[in-house]
Amino acid sequence: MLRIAIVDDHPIVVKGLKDLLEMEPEWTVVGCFHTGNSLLAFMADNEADIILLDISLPDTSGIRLCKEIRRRWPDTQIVAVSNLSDRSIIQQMLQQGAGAYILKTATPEEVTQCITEVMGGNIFISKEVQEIISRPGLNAPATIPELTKREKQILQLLAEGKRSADIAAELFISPLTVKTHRATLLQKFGVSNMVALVKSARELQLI
Amino acid sequence: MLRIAIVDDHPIVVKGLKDLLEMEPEWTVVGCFHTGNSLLAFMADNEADIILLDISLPDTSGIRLCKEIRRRWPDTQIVAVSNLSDRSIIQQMLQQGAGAYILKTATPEEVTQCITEVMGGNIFISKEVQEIISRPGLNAPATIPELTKREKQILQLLAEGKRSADIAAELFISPLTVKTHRATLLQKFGVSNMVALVKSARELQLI
DNA sequence: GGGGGAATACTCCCAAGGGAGTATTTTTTA
DNA sequence: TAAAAAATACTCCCTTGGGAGTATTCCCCC
Repeated sequence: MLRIAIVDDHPIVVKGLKDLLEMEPEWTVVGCFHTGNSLLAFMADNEADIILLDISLPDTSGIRLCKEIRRRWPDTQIVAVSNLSDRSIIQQMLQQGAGAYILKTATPEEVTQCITEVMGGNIFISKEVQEIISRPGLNAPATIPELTKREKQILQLLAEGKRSADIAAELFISPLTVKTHRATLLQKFGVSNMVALVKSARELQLI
Repeated sequence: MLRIAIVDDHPIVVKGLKDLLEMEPEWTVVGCFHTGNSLLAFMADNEADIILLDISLPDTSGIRLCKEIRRRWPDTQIVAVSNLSDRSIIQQMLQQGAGAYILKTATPEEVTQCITEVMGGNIFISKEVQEIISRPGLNAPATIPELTKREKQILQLLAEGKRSADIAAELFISPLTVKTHRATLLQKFGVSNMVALVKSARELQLI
């Protein structure tokens, strides 16, 4: 019997997936959760072979959760479910050890096929997703810039449309320091103005 | 018998909703669609009492579709389903005649309750949504700025992180003209820099 | 306890953005 | 067809942003 857990904050989606998966005689849904933490609590004293994981959860990022699961239960396979078709996110998930990435627009057939493939040890990438990741140099950056705490903080404020002076006042630092951080951010992202920076950061899910 | 149609581009969500709704003996799902156009085609020679409408569809905006349905079939009630919790979107949908607005995170109970209320002639707004719209002056603007064709076009390019000079070259106009449009955009949105402009435009779903 | 990254702060210089106003041509619409 | 709206282009002036480089202090980790 294949034990499947579902993590998604949309009850309707969970219901749809559960009904679908339990139509297979050899599959059973052992738990449904709408937060990452409740899944972790469940996993503490239960087991699952496959976790269907929505990467846009309210409490913790799907990427972090994926990493955590791989670390603690390396035998459990992860299927990332998402409506995000950003290249970088997909790459990050697969890097973190997800065995599959499917979009929420997937058909029921794709979902079952996906699980079958993943249990067979294969990595399943749906057609739509494949198209996105094999489209080279469109969203470009590929490497995700590593930001310090302060940089993330300032990026956040910049994304809210605040000017350097406002940010300086808010953080009790000199406007010139903000300017420095701003310059490093531009450099790290390889862009040349704030709008492009915020756009890039959004795409990489850093804000 | 209450005839319900579902429009959503996520097959899993559709399946979940359909199963849920058909548990009520007096309700029947007469059609499921994943594009706005296929719904319109169906409505041309069929009838429905209620349409569950996902506002983020691939082919047409939910707001436009809602308007169209209200115009052509004024007796059909519309329930807007969305994962967007932006105030302006909700207001726009309700203005366009949607009888209800629920988030995709709604529980099955909320969905059935919602349909019951709407058929009784009431406007149903779920608790979560209510909180958002009654939170005054947080996302502020309230009035959605009206933009000309050219302004939308330039807003789009600005949102991509391009500078005035690039845009001017792309549209074969003077950089000074771009500057003028840029200034009117700032004025119309009541903001003072590009990042804030793009942020505001995103929230109002204008890009 | 010393090395190294992070955070702070500054310099100079120039390009771009932003505020306010005016004016002409084109297109749309009443 | 005449009036209104939109698109084009410019003026002047000042602020902010962006590029490049340097330097000091702080703090975390080995």
